[in-house]
Amino acid sequence: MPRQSRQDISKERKNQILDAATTVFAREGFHDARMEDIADESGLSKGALYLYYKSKDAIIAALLRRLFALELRGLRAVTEGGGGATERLLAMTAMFATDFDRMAFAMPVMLEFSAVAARQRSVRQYLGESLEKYAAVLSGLIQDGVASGEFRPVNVEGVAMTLTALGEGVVLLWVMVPRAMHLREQLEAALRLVLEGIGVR
Amino acid sequence: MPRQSRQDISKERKNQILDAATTVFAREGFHDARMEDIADESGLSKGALYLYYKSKDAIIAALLRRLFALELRGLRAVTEGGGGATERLLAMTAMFATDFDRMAFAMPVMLEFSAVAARQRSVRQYLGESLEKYAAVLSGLIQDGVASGEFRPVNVEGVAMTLTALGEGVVLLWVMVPRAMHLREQLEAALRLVLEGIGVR
Amino acid sequence: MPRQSRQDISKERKNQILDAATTVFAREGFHDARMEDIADESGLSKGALYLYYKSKDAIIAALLRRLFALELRGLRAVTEGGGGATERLLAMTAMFATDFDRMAFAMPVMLEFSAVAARQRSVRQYLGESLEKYAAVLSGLIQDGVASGEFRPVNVEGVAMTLTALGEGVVLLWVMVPRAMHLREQLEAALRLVLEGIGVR
Amino acid sequence: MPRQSRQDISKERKNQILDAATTVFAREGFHDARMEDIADESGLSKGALYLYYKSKDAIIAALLRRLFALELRGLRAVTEGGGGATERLLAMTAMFATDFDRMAFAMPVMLEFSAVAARQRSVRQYLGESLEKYAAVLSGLIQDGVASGEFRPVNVEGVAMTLTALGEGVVLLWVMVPRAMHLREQLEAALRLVLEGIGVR
DNA sequence: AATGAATGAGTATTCATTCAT
DNA sequence: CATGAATGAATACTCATTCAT
Repeated sequence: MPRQSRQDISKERKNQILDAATTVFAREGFHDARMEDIADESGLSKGALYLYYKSKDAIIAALLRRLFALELRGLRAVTEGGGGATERLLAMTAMFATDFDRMAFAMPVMLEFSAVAARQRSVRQYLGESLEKYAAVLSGLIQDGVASGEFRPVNVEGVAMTLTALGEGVVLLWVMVPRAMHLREQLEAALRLVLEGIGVR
Repeated sequence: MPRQSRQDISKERKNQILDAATTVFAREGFHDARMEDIADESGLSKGALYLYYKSKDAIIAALLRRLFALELRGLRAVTEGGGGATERLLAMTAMFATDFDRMAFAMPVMLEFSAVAARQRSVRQYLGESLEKYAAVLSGLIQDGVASGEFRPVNVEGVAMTLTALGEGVVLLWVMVPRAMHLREQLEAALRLVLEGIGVR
Repeated sequence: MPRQSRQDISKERKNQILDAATTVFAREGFHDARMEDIADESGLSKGALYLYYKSKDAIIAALLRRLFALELRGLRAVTEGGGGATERLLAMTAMFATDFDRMAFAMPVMLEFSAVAARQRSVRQYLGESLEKYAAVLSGLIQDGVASGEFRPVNVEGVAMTLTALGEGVVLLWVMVPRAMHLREQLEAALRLVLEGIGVR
Repeated sequence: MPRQSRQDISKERKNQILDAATTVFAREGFHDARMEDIADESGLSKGALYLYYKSKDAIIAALLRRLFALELRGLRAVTEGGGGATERLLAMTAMFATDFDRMAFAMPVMLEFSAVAARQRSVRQYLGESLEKYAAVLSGLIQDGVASGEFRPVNVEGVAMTLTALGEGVVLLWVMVPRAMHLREQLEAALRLVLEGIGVR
């Protein structure tokens, strides 16, 4: 029976900390969250946090990476799936909706990262790249659709940007007006609207 | 020549303070901005801030109201303008783009409000209502288009929501990836895509 | 009809201020009372206070003098009254009780001066002298009583001190346990007890 | 040899803080004393104060309790002592004098509590109860004296109040006119005067 | 004389971080 | 590795005082 290596324990502790940090940050915001809150939530001691992360900022930075790395997985899986472009876009949207539903509790943290991004180049760059990866995946799918004759010969990059924006925007509305919005339905409706626009008549 | 009344001075000071606060909050974020920074930026003294606002939070609350009240003006003007629905949607988009271009420096503050909204009911409610007003204006325009036969008989509310999301999303992308985005062009392209989707063939 | 001289107005204003200060200090204490509170209570403006007193401390100092000067009047009147020593002591006690009853609202201020006296030589000296004046008046009366054979040949100074302490102590108890104490009755009872002790049998 | 338990350390720290607070409050008064002064005086850091007391007010409240709890010890011990009522009253007075001599440095703080009591019900209540306990002890002793025929059948409660007031008053005079007063002698002289008054002839 | 807007020194409190155990 | 007591830098806010009007 293999024991946990030092590495494994460290990794486990770090995840424990980031999980706790997500919960606390979502509730209190980056600043109002106290290291002690994170310690309590994680079941570790205040001192222990510093064994795994150099500072509060280091936790935030690590969380940024973990949070926005996760989301890409779904996209990648879909890209490699079969079916027509429309079908794959719909599947991607469904996955997107599922991911965000699961991550709903972390939305305040994601939005706070957006806010920080607006004033810190490094964070902005990181998030910008993340968005561009999304857009790139979408570009690929749309390009496929154009190539296969499913879609009209549109400005592929532009449409990809529009769809990316749409995704972000719908999520934002979902957070802001949760009662009036079904994330999945709204996302699919929005996508279909655009598909109508780019579809062959 | 009438001198400034007490009222006028108070109003002027409050605007002075909110202007300074916007600049400082955009640079430092709500928390890291110090009252002294706002005082310096406004040309007033620290104590004077408290003559006009009870606390830092009161400044933030006043800023919330001022920031999101401004944006509605453009929309209202357009609603009452003449022309077809498509034409008016395009005009509205142009105005939207102009407003945001002018308010570019305040974008970090607006995004921070979004982040706060995600964890504070009162702010969320306020922003949610603001978004719903946008959506309502859009609903009206789309309804007009459907009535006039310009658009197909679509789910008016749904399309309005989609357009609202699109606007928010494009702005978000614009902030995150400013180099790759021309706000005005991207907004118009996105709108046209949807118009294609709902247009009569 | 004689107009008020500049002097009179100034004196009137100063009394207005000290009256207001007494009320406010009694309610809030020297420190928590704000100059603005005193201004409001006096019906003057904040700036006006500074026309008549150089500072908050100057108001407190003036109040100290006015407050402890007042109390001596009664004593003096009695000293010069007729009757035996016992009779005059009883009369003095009655007057003392009347004075304090009238000044009840100012008791918190008087006690605060005692507290300040305990750590500030100048105030301590002032109050000490005030107490010694009381004691001196009492000494005179007791001496009279001894001379007239009303009292036994006691340590006049010591008895005067005891009576002074008794007065102060009864007032203190009266403030602390107002329900259980009738100032006048308690004072008289205490005095009679001592008179028993020093009286000729 | 058992080490200090967490409890012990906490208790020690709290005493450390109250000791320092007493010294600093006596010198500066409650308001002018800065938390930093107390920290310096206690040898702890400013932050440490807050580990043991929630606020400056909490320190003051704790000090109130400690200061006026201490005084009762002597009284209780005497009550249970043997001897006649006169003898025990004299012993009690001696102990009272000794206690106050030892606590001389804290007198300004005690007087400040009296001043606060005059305007704050909660403090007034606490001090009032403390005084009533003194008076109750005295009542017991006097009652004993009356029962044993040592004293005349006097108004026991009234005499107890008088003696309590006498104690308070003598202490007040002692603070105000320290040079002219020997606390112990003056207290004993005052007590003897009253004893003469209530004694059987 | 009078006003009250403006100033800015002063301080209680919080909390990220350290480190002795 | 782990703990949590201790530290002290940082800052919102108050209010006595000033002074232009």
